[in-house]
Amino acid sequence: MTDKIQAIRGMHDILPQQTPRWQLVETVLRKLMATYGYAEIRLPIVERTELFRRSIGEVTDIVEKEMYTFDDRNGDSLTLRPEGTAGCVRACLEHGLLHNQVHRLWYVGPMFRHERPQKGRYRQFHQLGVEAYGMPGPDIDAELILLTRRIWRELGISEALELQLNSLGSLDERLAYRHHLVDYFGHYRERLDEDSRRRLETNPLRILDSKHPALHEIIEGAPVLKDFLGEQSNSHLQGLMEMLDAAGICFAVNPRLVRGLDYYSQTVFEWVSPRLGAQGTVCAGGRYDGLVEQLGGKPTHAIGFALGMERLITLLDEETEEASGRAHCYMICAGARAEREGALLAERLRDAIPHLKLIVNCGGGSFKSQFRRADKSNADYALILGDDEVSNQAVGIKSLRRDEDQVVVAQAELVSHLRTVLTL
RNA sequence: GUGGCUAUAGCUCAACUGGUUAGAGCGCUGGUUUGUGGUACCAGAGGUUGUGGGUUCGAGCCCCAUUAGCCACCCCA
Repeated sequence: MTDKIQAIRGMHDILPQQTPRWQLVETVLRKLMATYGYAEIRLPIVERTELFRRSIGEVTDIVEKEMYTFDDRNGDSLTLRPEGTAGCVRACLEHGLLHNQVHRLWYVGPMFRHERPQKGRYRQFHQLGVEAYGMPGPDIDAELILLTRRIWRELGISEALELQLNSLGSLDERLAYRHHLVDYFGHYRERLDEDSRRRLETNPLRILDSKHPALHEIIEGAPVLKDFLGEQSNSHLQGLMEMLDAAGICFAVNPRLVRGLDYYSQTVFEWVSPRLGAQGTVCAGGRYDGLVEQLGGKPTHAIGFALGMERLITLLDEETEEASGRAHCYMICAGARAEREGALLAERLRDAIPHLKLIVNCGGGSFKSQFRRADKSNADYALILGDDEVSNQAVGIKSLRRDEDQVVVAQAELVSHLRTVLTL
């Protein structure tokens, strides 16, 4: 017991009871990505540390204290990816996908951040990432949001999610605003809490988001980003809102919506669920027109979002019944001869009926206990193989779910019989 | 990283203010029926009470440490 090995804190096993939900979500996502013309890209889980430092931002929490970083044997500093966009841009640059081209890409997989675990927040978690390159928007901005809405619809959780929207403006506009904000909050330095004083240096826009009650009044009087947006930024946002209106999407403009990663600009959005407690953001993203250039490419329009799979699946747990992947048949083999012949018969059935889901009893047991297992397996039919059946080259077939008579079928006719009753 | 709550069988939970061999339901295995599941009945297996120390005649219960989970902050998907 003392040397019991357990999973790393914040990294969880996804057990068989949960995997059908994951598969359902993955199937829906895969299908919808294809219908919008997005192509899958598969990326390494480890990248050079430098990539994340340069893209996410040196002073962000992620880079400062949340990355799993280690030295490779040759001395390179590597990092388990804390998010997907940086690696995606790196791959596109490396393979020349961004030379005046348009790309719609997606990926799923684990991300790693060393945070204090909590519901909806894990050290290894999974994201769907969607990225679109080469399009200035706001049409593509709207497309991504429409795509996410369709995901919620398809999964039956539309009611659980609310869309928030904001514009961070261009880099210049945001920098100008940032200066004014630092100025403003600087006057109230004494009244700021410790966190906010720190953020004054690192990410002053974050102060606007503070939940500290004493700051409410100060925040109310703070300069508003919207006033710093130029005509281009304003019309971009305006255009997006018009498209969302036309598509019947409800949203709230949240002037305090600020994304945590440095590379965002212009459109940012977030789908939030009030049911998930403090970690309510299920899906969030925005435009990052400057990042490609920042990583050594030509200036390239880009926008993307990330969707937290665990959070999405938590919502699903509350909304939907479990879809169990039940077997068609459970083969009961009583006696040594039946066990030998049963295994071979099962293989012949699998050859003949590729979609057949068939469980063969292993580990012996009385007829009674084997029937119990057959029932527990949720299979529709029990295939019964005992001494009598083996001697007669036959199989007993009993429905476990419907009130049908048990029949005995010659093994030679078993395939066609099963095809008929199972409609395969 | 900060603060608070929690940890007993595979799961959900009991065990009065510290007092005999830590119980129940579900699940699992076997049986009632030596070839028939689901309902019923009977029996069995399964615990160093998260881990390590301490206090005490005696600790599941009190104290300390540690690990993990939950909640909030922070952060974010």
